Amino acid sequence: VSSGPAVRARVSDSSVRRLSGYHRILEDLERQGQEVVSSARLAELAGTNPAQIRKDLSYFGTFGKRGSGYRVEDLRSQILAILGLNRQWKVALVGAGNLGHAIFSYKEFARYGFNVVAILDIDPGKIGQNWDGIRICGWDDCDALLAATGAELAVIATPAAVAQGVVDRMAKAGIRGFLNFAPRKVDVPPEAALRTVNLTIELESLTFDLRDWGRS
Amino acid sequence: VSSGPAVRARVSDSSVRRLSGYHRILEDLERQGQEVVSSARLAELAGTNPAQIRKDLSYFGTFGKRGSGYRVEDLRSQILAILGLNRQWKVALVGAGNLGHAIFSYKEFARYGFNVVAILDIDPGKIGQNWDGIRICGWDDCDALLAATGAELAVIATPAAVAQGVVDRMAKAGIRGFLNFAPRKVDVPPEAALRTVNLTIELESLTFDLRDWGRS
DNA sequence: CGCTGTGAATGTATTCACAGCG
DNA sequence: CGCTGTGAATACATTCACAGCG
Repeated sequence: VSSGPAVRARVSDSSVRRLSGYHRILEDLERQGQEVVSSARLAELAGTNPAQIRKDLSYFGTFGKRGSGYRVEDLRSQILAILGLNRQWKVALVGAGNLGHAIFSYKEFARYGFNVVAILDIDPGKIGQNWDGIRICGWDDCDALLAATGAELAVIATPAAVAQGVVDRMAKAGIRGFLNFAPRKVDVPPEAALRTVNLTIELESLTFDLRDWGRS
Repeated sequence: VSSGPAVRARVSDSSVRRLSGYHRILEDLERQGQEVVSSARLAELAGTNPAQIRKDLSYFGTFGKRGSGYRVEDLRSQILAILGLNRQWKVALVGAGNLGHAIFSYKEFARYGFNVVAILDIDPGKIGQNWDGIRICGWDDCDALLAATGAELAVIATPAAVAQGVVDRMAKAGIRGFLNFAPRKVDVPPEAALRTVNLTIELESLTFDLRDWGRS
């Protein structure tokens, strides 16, 4: 939004991730017809504390009314803009395996404005198939396909071994944001952004919590 | 391992998650025939700094030799034990949709000893199908199925709206660890562990980094 | 010597606590 | 009054820097 304050301070990554959670809760509240919400109530729903919420929001401006709280609809749309979700994003999906397919079909993505406009794979058995009318293209066509579709983000759902190569080529072709599912550290150029989802790390930190429970 | 020191100090979650990353790197090094590795080299591969590595390891014991470094094979197997991966884990998968299927087929999980022993869904069209010989059962059979298979962990790949109910019932049936993919906060009893993977949060924090880039 | 292991120092994130506005 | 917004205080994580062992 043009009216948003958009302060340019250093904001922690965890803050931003929490904002995303607040947004979802505000959607629920809006659906339930709630008009205002306090930081206390929001904190309860988000599983955090009120100060955390107010601090997170304060990095971006001032959204509440003292004495009453936040207008649900306003706050939600402000957060939407802060997160850069008040527009559509064109996404290229690399890797048309099971994981790629699950991501492609994930309804939540489309709901937040992420549109898969290109699918790439190296498997000749996959190339030429299409998913919901989007043709799976070979890796050779990468640059042309990105240019033609105007993809801005890429989801990497390839084997770990090839992830870095994929990112390098796509970054060179102008992709600015990468969501990497390959369980391997990858580097991106400084002008690009990267998030990694490592599913094995999640399971392994879970078993850490449970290891050697001889007691009840 | 029985010789492991297994110190009982408060260890940060990020430390544990990094350990999981070190483990993967050590596997690679072992495969390449490397016998020893220094914290400096490991840091380089992991994208962190040597002190971080030494500190992370120091929470669990002392694994290196001053002057030379760490024996790759030893360190790897020690970390394996620390993470609780030196045994098999029986996993129940709830939700046989696209995401559930992708998780089920994810080779990395099996490689680390996570075995899906039960699959549950509520869709009558899914119930009775089988994946790799594992029959998809209805939610009504939940308790019996968990008891019969001895599942210890659960992967929640259901819609957000039902996630809490699923977790409640499964926790009551004795599941101690949950990996939740539903984009909703869920609570687990104090004796159970929980990790959440929220795919939309990842994409949304990515677009945050890229929002309003008018400059080049 | 070289590299680990670790207390001490620094840097970040979270929480407190209260001034101030509606 | 009630609840936000925020500087100050606390808690936590990372990095430094060096003593000490192989």
